Amino acid sequence: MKYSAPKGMQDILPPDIYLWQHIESTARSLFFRYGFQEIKIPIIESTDIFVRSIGAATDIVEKEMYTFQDKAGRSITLRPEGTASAVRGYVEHSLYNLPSPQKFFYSGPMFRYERPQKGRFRQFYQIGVEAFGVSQPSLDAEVIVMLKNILESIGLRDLGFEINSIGDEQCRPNYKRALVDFFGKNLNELCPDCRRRYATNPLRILDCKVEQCIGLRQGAPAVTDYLCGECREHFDELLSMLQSMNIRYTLNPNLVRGLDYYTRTAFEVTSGHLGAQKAVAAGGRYDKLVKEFGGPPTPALGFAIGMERIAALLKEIAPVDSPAPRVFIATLGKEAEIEGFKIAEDLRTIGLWVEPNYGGASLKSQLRKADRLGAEFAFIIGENELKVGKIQWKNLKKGGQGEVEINDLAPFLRGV
RNA sequence: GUGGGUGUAGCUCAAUGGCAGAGCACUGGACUGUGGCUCCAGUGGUUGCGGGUUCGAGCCCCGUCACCCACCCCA
Repeated sequence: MKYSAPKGMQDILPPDIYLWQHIESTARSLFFRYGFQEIKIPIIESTDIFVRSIGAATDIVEKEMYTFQDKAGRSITLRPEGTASAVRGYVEHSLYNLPSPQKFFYSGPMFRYERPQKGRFRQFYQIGVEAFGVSQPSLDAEVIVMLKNILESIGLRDLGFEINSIGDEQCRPNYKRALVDFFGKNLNELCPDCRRRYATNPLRILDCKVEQCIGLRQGAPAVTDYLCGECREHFDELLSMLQSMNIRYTLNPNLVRGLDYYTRTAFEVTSGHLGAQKAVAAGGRYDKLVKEFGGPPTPALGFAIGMERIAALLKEIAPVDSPAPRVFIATLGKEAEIEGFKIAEDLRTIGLWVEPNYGGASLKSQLRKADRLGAEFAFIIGENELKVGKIQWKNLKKGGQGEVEINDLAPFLRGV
């Protein structure tokens, strides 16, 4: 094989593409009801956009970005996520002058230079939402409920909703300090990765998978015990709203976010039916980011859904039907083929998928093809039919055959 | 970036170091202009690539590439 798609990138072909369309159209229909409007954002941005928002010390920025120079020497990066662009656009177009909240969604590919594995790709697709301008927990609750409804409408079940609050710039430093104090006592017993995390991002020690580290974090301080008054209140209100709406969730004090811009609410939806990459959607608040981009202080939050992972789950549980032609027109001879094309055009004007015969094949093989395509009807046109101005119809799904005037095909199809 | 696994027909997979095969799929026929079921036939391969060992390599060795899984990180 001479050519293949770049490492970690894949073609999405029929029939899988219908899973994707089902996911996206379901999400769109729910976005509409919740007032989330679509935006299109660039697939590349100035590298600085991502460094500033995601954080210079994160793995994404340090090791995983597709960064290059354009012809004018500017440093450009293929977006590794969507929030930075959305915030940049929000500020660039002064959308904070519009009534709050402003609620948006976008859909498209993201790029990270990682080693591929199950559920992880270098080009991966997300549907993301961002909501700006409301700090009240009711917005958090609405977004989380919408996410739940989207996933359930898509047809997914058995998902775990995990939620946490990671505080803000007031309280998180205190918590970090407490964590450093705690793990500092047993620093030598932590795994090498965690000793590194101890220095770079101590919160990450909390979701280490090494047995030894899991043991060592027994009794570690919980972030929720260190929340300042405002963060505490925000979190409590959110939880009680979720409870009153009967949303089942799990408090996970070890749920931390990798990106620097997150504040307060962090949430994640996971599935036990995927591999190690089990998060199907994740999000949280980022109340400081708009200001960071030069806008007025504007609270915001969002989430992103991982398309490949959702599609993988959906494929297991509920295969999505591929569309099939309503009619296959089998023809015998040149004259009939031309008549077949004319009939196909007529029926297409009333919105039907009609497949013609492209010449040559025996009737038998044409009917076999019609069957394989999943066509509901086969129309047969040969010399006899041309003579009398009728076609033979054959119902490939239910059986049965008959003839009908060529001029009456549209009413015929409407009647069955 | 680290570790492990796997590379043979479009797909799923066989083949003790000794003639590269099966099932499915595809095309055609049995059935002159009637799908599915059955039967028959046919198309399809530099065994990922490059070296080496050997009388002889799909198989053993070295290298390389790709894919898969996990770590890391993350949707």
